[in-house]
Amino acid sequence: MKKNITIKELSKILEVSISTVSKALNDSYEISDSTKERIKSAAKLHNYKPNKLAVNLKSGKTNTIGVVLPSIKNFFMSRVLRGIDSVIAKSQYNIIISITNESYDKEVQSVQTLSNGLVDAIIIAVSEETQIKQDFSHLNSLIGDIPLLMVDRIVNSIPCDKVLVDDYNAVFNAVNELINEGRKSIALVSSINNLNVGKLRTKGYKAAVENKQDAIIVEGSEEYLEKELTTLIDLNKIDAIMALDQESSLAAYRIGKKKQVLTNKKIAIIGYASRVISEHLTPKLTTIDQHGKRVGSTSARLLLKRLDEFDGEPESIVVNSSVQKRFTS
Amino acid sequence: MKKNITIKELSKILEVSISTVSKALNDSYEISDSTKERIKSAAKLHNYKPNKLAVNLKSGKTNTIGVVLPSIKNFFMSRVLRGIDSVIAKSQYNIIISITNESYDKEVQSVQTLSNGLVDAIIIAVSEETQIKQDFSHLNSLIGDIPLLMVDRIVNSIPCDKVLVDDYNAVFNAVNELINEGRKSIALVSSINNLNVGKLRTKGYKAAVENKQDAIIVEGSEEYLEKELTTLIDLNKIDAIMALDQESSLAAYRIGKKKQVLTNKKIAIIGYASRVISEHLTPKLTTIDQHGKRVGSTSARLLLKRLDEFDGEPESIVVNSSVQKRFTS
DNA sequence: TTGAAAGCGTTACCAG
DNA sequence: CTGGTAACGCTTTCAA
Repeated sequence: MKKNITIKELSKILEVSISTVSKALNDSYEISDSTKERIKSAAKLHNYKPNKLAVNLKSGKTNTIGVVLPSIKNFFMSRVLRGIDSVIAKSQYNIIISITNESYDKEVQSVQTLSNGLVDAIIIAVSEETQIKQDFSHLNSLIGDIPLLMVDRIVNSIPCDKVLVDDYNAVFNAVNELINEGRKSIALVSSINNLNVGKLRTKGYKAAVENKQDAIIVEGSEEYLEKELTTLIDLNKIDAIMALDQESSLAAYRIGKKKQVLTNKKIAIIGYASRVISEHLTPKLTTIDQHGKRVGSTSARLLLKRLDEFDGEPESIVVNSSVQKRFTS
Repeated sequence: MKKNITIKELSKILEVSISTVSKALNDSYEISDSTKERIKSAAKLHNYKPNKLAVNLKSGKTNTIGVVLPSIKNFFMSRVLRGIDSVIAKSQYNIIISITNESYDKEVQSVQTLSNGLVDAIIIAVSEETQIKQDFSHLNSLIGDIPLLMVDRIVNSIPCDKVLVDDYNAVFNAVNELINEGRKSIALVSSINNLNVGKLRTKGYKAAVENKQDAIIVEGSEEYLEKELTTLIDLNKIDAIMALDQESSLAAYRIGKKKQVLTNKKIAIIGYASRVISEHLTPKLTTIDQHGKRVGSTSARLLLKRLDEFDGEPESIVVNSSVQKRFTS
């Protein structure tokens, strides 16, 4: 494991002082062109690379932003990541990503590791476990220390910048569209009732159906959803489904297809699913598009602004969703 | 931006020496229980957290592994990442991820940033641009410095550990399956002819059809593929399609569906696509399963071993793919 | 134009 | 049991 060469070693080889080497490599005006030349070529020869750790420690800056996400198989999160990346890439900053797999412990550990000098700021979407546990001390302790921005999976009590999706309205509007099209018994299916976003979307559903129909709520595992939906359809209890996440959307779709109630529009479905999937299904699935990439880029821009001027009131920005009408509604 | 409190500041507050504080916090046997107590509670009170930068600089170790990937919307890469994560998570190491978006510049920059002290080792799948450009100096300069492991997107000339997918055989076998089922005119479609994996898969195809049929190769953009395939089908030139990547697989599928040659098995398709997508298509798409997660976990295990003993010959491990038979073949 | 020395936040050796 | 000091690799001020 040959160690990288250091400034000190270079200075010994070249028989100049450490500071001269450092200055030469940083193109300081204090150093003559000839020695600059000499030092730089020696540096190249020995494949010198500045030790980031030392540079960052010295400067107190890292020029990197930590992004802590619960999952990347979640298509929305991966869109958000792309959005973040697209704007950060154009700035002076780098990003490093940490995936928590929806685990509280992993999240705490990630945040700790990153925040203690490794990054200048953090963008986080909290994990499912964290939301259930409701323990946010690892995040609270960041406040006033480095900029923190929460995206999508928000914790209201933490005073920091936030970029969120209008989950309530998104579903409220979608369900209203169904109602306007004449649907009278709209079932809600969800496998994310643990998540705040799930709860918000459910509220949107409830508000939309209020005084118009009974709320029909089916929450649980994939198998449970399938079983319940089968019964509901068999008994002619529903004529539309609002699904809150990809898993439940696909479950609903699967059952609808099996029961042959999709192409004849006996049952309408609006769900959440990635574009690729929704488009390649036959018939195509109508979905709520959350504009993940825009959510990400908005977050990044807000954070960059915050890094410029650390003080000032935290901001919250809402990115609107929209119904992407395809076949199933 | 209130800075984190340091050992030095703690030592001043408590009126003990810096070294005493450091030792107490590290539970050294040299420190009395009472002072340990005193120091630790003060540390907790002031929310002391060791500065990773300093610790790592001092120890020359970071306990983190850098993972450089070209993309995460690529479903295979995201499976690989999960595999890596699943085994690293159980070790003493953390991972930080950097996404290059298939860009050479971004890759060079990521590797530079990470390798100069930020990580103990790197796992990389090189970007498309890098493979085209054939400039690997940023990787070569790592050799002998920190352990490097290449996964899937391999560069043969670099002497390092490698975990690869048997692209050649995977397609060779898949095409042979088609032949054995009686298919006589199998077209190859690909939108990844730039990538080495693409070239390998193409070789597998060529070897399989050799002396049995003419090679029918369709490479290019999505639109081009669609146009060509339409013609080929219209003219009755083909009875099967081997598609080398998700984009071309879905393009082929789309055309096959439009021409109504799928359900009646007039045309067979074997492609590459994520499980979720393949399963939800109707009819379901037969694919080559590359066992991405296993590729990832194998990589991580090999790297961990390498970190244990840095010396020793580089190893190459091949992870076999298998045909996941569904409907379209 | 060059060099010595202090300091970023730690740890570890050696004295006391 | 406690403290001083050097060192990790670098930048920067101040002298020369």
